[in-house]
Amino acid sequence: MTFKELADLIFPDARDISYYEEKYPERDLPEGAIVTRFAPSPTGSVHIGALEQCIVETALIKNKGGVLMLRIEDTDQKRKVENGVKGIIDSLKDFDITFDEGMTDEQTSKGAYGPYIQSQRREIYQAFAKYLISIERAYPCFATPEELEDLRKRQEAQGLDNIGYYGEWALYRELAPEEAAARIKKGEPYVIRFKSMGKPDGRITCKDMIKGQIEMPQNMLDIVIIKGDGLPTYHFAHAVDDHLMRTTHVIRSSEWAPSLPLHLELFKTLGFKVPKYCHYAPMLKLDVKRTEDGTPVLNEDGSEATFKRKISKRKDPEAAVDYYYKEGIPSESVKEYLMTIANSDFEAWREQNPAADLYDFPFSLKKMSTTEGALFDMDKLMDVSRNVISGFPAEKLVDDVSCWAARYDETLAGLLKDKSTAVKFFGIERGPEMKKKRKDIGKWSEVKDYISYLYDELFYAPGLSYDYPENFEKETIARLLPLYLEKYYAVQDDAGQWFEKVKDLSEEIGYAREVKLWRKDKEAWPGHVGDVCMVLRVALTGRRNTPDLYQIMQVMGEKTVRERLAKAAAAIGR
RNA sequence: GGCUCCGUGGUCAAGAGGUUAAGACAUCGCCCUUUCACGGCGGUAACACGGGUUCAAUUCCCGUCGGAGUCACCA
Repeated sequence: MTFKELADLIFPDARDISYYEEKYPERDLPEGAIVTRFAPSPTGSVHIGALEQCIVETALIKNKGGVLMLRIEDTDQKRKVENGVKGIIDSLKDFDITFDEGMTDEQTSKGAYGPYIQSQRREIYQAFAKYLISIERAYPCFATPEELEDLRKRQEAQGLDNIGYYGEWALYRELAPEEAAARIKKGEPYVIRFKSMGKPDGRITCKDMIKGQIEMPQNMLDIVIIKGDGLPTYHFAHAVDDHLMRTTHVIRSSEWAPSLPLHLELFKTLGFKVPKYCHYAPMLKLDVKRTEDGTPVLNEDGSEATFKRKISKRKDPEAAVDYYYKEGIPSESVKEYLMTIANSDFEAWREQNPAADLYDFPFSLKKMSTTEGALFDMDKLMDVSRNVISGFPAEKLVDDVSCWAARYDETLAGLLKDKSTAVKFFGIERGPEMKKKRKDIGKWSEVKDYISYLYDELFYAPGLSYDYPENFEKETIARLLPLYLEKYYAVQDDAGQWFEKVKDLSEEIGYAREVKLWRKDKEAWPGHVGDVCMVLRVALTGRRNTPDLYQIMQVMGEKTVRERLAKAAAAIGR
């Protein structure tokens, strides 16, 4: 029996590979165009590192032209999640990531190089597996999990460096076709393994677009290419899909770098042209070292010992991009932060081009970091976000917050229904035209606390207390507040008039009308106009820190101002 | 343990055989200011260690140490 016949027995219905070569021809694209893909498992959520990859890919496509595909890698049925594809598409849409080709929903897709979901490409993989068997570069393997386990133990006992299924250890590598056929006919379960021709001392080299020249040992392992369920493993699917989809750039996390020798051998023996590989560093997170029972390990100085590790969706909520959405961190902020991680000169560019589209930035793979990976830095993200938000027109800010609040904060959503008040309030020292912008909001979940005092229902909450400055007697405040209302307060005043009147008030109650005057002779007055402002601020807002008081009073309106000052005055007596 | 990659302030990072070793975040101080925020000015803080090569090394080479990734019918 020949291997060709064995191949026919295993995959009787598989087509000749030439069929697929013709069906998926080279793409007719301009020189230098990039064809790349995002290829997640349908788990429903997107990892922050994967988002970074999508941003990098989008930047590349926008810069150089080309195609970005969404391919779903669902060969592991255990990973599958209900509506997982849709979840991924929707998550990415929040960040304005869209695809030229690939899946558009659970079952639908667009593009001429599909199917774009691996479970529907079964016959394609089988055709190429059949081809490999027929040329004696793949074979059925009947090893049981126990046999494999036993194999590994024996290798470990011998102290071997190379553990795995290869060479002499590959139990079924040299099995005669007749024997294999007989076992298959008996119904024995099996997988298809690749027959590697790698040499123990052989080396491979490859140019990575990010890491540069890489040299590694050749692959020796006879890895599984078709699993017991008939679906391919990642490695085989990667070779077949990226060839047939005519991918030019494989952009992936550097956790894949170790399997590069395998992939190169696969491409070579299948006669495929090797794509350009781009391995980027994964995002890391600082974790606390723990002993086996979970207690933190301490350093000599008593602080907790830490270590870096890959940020993981299972352990870290911030690993999934939905987290940022829920926290109310604008997608613009996240994108800017990730772009900064990807190309560190992005920040400088952004300073020069504050209004430009993110993808106008001259992104380059070569500028990506080759180090072990960046620690995720929430402080930095918040700084980026405050900058981004400070440039939002008040109208957009209110719209975005409202949209977020509708889902995550009912109270806040209710407050913002009065849109004109909110727009006026957020317009204070903010907006694209302002030179010096307020940078005090980093995420929408901070907003309620930020604006709560504007609204009576939150302002007059139990526990409201007035924390007046220390250099005022109770009696002075009790006199000041009504005096201001009766003699000085007038809604129609402009900012200048308003402040002059507060100065007059200060003088009348015996405080310095200018801070500078007071500084020159601190004994002459108990305080100054700034302190008087503070009394008004506390009486009106219940807090010591707010944006410009005059403008806040304008937003509140006369009725509220009078009511609050009167109530504050009344509260003093008690 | 094998293999691969990587070690520049607390974090992210530029950088080049000769530099006062950028910048951003964080942190501290001062100024501006009715508070906060913004803005301005300034401070603390780094080339892991040991050998080479060289007139000169943080930069090139080797070693040590440290970190990360990976070694599945998961991707």
